[in-house]
Amino acid sequence: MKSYHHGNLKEELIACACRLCERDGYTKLSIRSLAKESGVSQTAPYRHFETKEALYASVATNGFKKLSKACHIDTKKNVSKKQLVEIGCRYIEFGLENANTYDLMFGTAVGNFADYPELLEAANKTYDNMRSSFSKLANDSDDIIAFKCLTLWSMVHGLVGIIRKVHVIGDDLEESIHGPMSAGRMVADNLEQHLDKVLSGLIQN
Amino acid sequence: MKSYHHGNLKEELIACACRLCERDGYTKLSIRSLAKESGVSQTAPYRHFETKEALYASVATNGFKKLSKACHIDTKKNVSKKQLVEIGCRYIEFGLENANTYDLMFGTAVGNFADYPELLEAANKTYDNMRSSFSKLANDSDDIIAFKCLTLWSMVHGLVGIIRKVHVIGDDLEESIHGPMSAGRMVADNLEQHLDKVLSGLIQN
DNA sequence: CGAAAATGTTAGCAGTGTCAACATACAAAA
DNA sequence: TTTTGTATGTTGACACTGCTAACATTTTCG
Repeated sequence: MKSYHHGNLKEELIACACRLCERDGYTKLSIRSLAKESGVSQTAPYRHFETKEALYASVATNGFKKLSKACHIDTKKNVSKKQLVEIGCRYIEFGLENANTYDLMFGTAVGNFADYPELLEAANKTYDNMRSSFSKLANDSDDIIAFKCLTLWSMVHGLVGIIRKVHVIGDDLEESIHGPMSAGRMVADNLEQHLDKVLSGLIQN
Repeated sequence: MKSYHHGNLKEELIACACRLCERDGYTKLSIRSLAKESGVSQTAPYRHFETKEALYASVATNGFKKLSKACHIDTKKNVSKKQLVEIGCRYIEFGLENANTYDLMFGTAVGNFADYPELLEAANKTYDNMRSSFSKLANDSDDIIAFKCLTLWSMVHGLVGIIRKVHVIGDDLEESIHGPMSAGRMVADNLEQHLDKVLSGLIQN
């Protein structure tokens, strides 16, 4: 005897959506299939999400929280270059291991973060965390900190995109030793060393 | 008296698709609306594109050709750091000015480039061009060239993504001086200077 | 208790990608 | 030139989608 009211539908829908988005990519997700998966009528999700974009926003919010956690380092007072590199590595690993969710977080599926306060907060917190780590690296001005932070973020964000694409572009170019693929593999196979090399110009100590 | 056969449908569809994709984003594009726009029946496009993905691939191919052209520098024998920075700037400008097409080129809408030989070729040529420029910068080994090339590409690719996102995330945070937005603006407003600063560690001369 | 709000259901609209079956035009072989 | 195959375009249909309106049930609370 199942009750008319589900009782916990919203959270179940989000959890389910996160799972399906990551498994099949967010384009494959439909509200109807989601409803069926949760054993509820087709339009029940609309009581909890005004639009599909709002559902996407919840999945993205979840992603940013996970990313924040993955990139958080236990910081006493000082932060070393090595720790910054570590943050970058964790970021990239998250991007590669949660590729489909990552697309949702940084793609255009969710148009304006300001429409979803929780998402906005989660996204900004991710940035603030990184910024906070940089502020403990050296006695830099705010501008310098912002510059370094944005540079690291761009670098790791770019690497996630390129490494993924390089495999898509180059999967049949195994024999071409110096094509984009080998370069992408070079990076992916030794993230830490690569990032250290790249960031050496940016970070001193 | 219009003839039964269109005569030039495929090219018109591609041109139309490129326009609409860039204007509204590729998610808004439908084969049916495209057909209507070209004054042809709903399923006529299927005589020229097996699937919607194949149509996307054509648009993306077009994008890579444009990107290649935008990033091409007239190269005698030597290439200076300044020219590499210029390439980076042109890349970023392309990414920002053709944002929707850029999504198609680097997103997941086209699954496997190997399924679309023209796309594969256009994408690889973009990389090869950049690589060729780097090979004329210094007397580096192939590995070093690949490293530098991938690093630049990742950097500019990352900047495109972050600059775009930063506006989406931060549009209502004008007053918060040191949030991600101001950093993004800093970069966008002076691309060349920023890139020069970032690449100084990577490139000497 | 009773009203109001929250939550769930059913029916339906307009739009989508894709396919099968058919129609027409063109190009090469007879 | 006629025939015949192939390329191209059309019609109709299926299953699916996001979303809305109207209605049903349950919970909350004055």
